[in-house]
Amino acid sequence: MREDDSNWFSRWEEQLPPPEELMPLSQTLITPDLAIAFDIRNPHTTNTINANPQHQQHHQQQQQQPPPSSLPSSTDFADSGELGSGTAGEEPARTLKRPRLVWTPQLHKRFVDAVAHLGIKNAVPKTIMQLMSVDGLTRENVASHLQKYRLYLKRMQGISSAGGGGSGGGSVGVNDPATDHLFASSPVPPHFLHPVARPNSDHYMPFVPVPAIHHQQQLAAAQYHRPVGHFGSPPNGHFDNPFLSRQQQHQQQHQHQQQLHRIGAQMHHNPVGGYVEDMESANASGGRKVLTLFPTGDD
DNA sequence: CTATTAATAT
DNA sequence: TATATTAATA
Repeated sequence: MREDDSNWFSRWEEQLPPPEELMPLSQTLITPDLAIAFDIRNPHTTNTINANPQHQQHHQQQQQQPPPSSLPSSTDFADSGELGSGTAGEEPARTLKRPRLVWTPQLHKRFVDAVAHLGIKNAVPKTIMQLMSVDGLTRENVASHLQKYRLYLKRMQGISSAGGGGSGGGSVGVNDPATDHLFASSPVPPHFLHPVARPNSDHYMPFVPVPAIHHQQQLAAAQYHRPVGHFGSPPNGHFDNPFLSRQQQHQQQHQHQQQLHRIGAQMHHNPVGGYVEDMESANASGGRKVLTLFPTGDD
């Protein structure tokens, strides 16, 4: 149980899910064929289901923004919602509701890491969202989660000075799993718990926006012909894990209809992952469309 | 406009 | 339940 308080960030990188492990909002569990069949956006443009109903503010960068890199940075483009592909989705692309976001432990971990690196001061929904670079995440998603997360921290401050250790069967104790089992799965940086302002430097790591992934394109190729699933070696081994990340999303190609993917969320087995998760019991209403950012998994 | 928060809705 | 949405406020 000896761990330096300065230990948690020594490994934050390692704990971040490698890009290969992340899954874009657009193709969670659908097989590539299915995705294509439904014309669910081409990953060529990493832009994803950002079909924001109405507002979609833009052109307002005050904080750091991901550099356009080598892309022509077309700024933004209003996707002409060209509907017409009958198949079931003919509703006005505006006013579309996206499925509820499921905060998997990994996604939450990215969230926590982002907050940790931003520092409490800068950890506001917009910046967190940007830092997380998770495609499909909206500011409201983060805001909602942040609200709950702050309440969780508050609750915990009063109980114990060291709390976060609950992950995976260590010391569970102070709080009921029923109340917040998600938050307990992720290590909470010490600074969160005490208001000790870090006036001088709040951020530590220079932040590496998702290491690896050197070649910027091949995104599309990767998804159909997945070379091979490395590092996992799942016995079954026929799963693709494309990439994720919003990163450089600007890169328009053709305007196609924006298809929100509704995912039935039928996961069978987790090839490499740790724990298999069963929803269904959580769905009292039966069939609810749920967005799974990336596969559930624990460290 | 964005952030925060409480209340409410699904 | 967990997450979304709304309204009031800063």
